[in-house]
Amino acid sequence: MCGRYSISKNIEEIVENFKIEVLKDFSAQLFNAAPMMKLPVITNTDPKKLQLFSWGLIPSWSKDPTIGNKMINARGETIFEKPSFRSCIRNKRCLVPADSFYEWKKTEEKKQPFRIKLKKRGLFSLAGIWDEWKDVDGKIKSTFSIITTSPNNLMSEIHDRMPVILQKDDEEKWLLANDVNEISSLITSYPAIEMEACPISLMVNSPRNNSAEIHTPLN
DNA sequence: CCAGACGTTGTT
DNA sequence: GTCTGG
DNA sequence: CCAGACGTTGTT
DNA sequence: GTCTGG
Repeated sequence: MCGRYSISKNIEEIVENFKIEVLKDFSAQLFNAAPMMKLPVITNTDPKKLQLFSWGLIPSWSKDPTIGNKMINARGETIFEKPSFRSCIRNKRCLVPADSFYEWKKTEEKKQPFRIKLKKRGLFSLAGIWDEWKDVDGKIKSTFSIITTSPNNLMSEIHDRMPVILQKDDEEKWLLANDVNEISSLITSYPAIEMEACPISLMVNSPRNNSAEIHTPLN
């Protein structure tokens, strides 16, 4: 599962990497991006802009917006079948910029958080879907969810799920694809050989902690 | 036909 | 909105 | 994901 | 235990 990640590069790096417009109201470094927070995404409908959407997908038809608390991930294996996701996966996909994500290895004795990043890419995209929900006053709430899949050899040591990470060349395809087979082919486990995992302190546990110190390797 | 659900992960 | 279950 | 709350009435 | 909030 992916329930926490970081997007801590400065805005100039993000703009350069994704070839997008500067978004003036986003400059924060997020070492501890958590569900319900407004986080930067790049949508298929507006691929030249960085927008801030809330993490936790609320389907457009939903009467109870708290459903978003549970929709932080979407299983890649069944995403075309689920009522909450099927329209999104066809028409509303997004890139979720990140520079690492966190998973907790749980044993009987303890929960050990790990930070996972890519060896050669500072910034990468998690595959996402998004939707827009209108409240009773007609106010639009834009939300997103991160797609998960089975773990690769590195991740299976820590956890039984991992987020879908897109190859650089696949980012544009993820936004533009309109063929189900093409979309499906992008929902894969990123190669373990290109990733590294490192234990970090329990500081990451509290979403209130948001400092560079979170990335410090243990020991 | 209408009513009701619509999700994931982890833990038991 | 759309699908499943009754 | 983890942390933290989890309740009402009446009074200021 | 379970839900909400970050």
